[in-house]
Amino acid sequence: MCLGGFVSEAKPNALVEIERQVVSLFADGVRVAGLPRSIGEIYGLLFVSADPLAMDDLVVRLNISKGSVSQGLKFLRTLGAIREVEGPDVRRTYYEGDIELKKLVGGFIREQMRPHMESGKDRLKALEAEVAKEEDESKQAFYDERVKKLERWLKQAKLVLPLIQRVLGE
Amino acid sequence: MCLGGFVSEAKPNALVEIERQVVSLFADGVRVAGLPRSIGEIYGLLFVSADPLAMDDLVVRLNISKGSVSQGLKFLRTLGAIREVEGPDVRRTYYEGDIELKKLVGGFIREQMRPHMESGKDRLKALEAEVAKEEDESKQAFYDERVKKLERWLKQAKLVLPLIQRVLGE
DNA sequence: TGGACCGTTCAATTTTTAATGAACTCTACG
DNA sequence: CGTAGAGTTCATTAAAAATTGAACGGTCCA
Repeated sequence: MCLGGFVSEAKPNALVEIERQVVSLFADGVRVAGLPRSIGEIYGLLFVSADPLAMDDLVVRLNISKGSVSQGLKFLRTLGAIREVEGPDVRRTYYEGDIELKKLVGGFIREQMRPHMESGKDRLKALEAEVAKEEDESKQAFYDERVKKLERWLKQAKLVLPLIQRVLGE
Repeated sequence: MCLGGFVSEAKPNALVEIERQVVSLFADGVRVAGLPRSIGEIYGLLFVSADPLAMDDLVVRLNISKGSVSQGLKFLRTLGAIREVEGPDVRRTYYEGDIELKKLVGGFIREQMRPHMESGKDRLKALEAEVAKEEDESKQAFYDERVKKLERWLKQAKLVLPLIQRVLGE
């Protein structure tokens, strides 16, 4: 009896409860930053793992595809949220999570926010040019005021970002 | 000739170029905050309009459905990003954009970020409980350290949010 | 040189999210 | 009351985003 039964037939690599919770916490967490769930899962598992993991570990343990993991790792690498390290198998690349909040936020600001702000600056330039063409004087005055307001916003944002980084920086 | 022709048959309510650019700027802009395009469009048009607009104006000029506009206005209201004001037609509700960055960011933090952080706090509590159950002592020590790290993150976030608001507050 | 294996890429697919529009409520007015 | 118009709701549909997986490129070693 019980031959081939399913009771307590645990998958060898399944996440333990603590890991499950941390992975899920990060999976939800990254969504406020508009990032895909899988990226949170990958970072979460690295965060909660004492030993470095290779791509294949992530594929098996999180049960997501090789493609997703590859892309997720690429993204986390550009953010500086993970580190490549040596591991048991020399053929593989192993990863560790970088657990400094400063690093994560810094990477996110650099890779995701700065570019938007740069393009915003250009678009404001274009807007200014458009406002200059406006014939109706009172309309022009109004538009001009609004564009000025936007420019002030951008300046404030530029001021806030480094401030955030400084506060996280100790 | 030219009776019923299409040349320069401009839609009476089409956006002018400046409006188009501002609407598009906000439509893209809100995406970094993970909000739907339509919300950016609505706020954008209110931002760039000298006079208050009613729902129907937004439906016609942005060419989006009544349902979307209704939901978008509801969201912007809870954020405090727009104001109800009087207008020509007493039967309708007119809206103006609130153009203080402080207000927008404050509303976003209050409505979108705080709730996440609250639930995060609860989940960390649950994690702590789970770690307490861990039998292996060295594993427990490791998990404990990580959970402590997460708690520190949360505290740092709580520190940063009011700071942001203060910097935008003048 | 060849084949085993790690990792990447990207077109196809699935899943998630946003937008639509018909049905509804509510109010004001005759 | 009854109807007309403003505004909301929500099931359906459409659009966007994430995920998959098969094909590919590179490298190491026999």
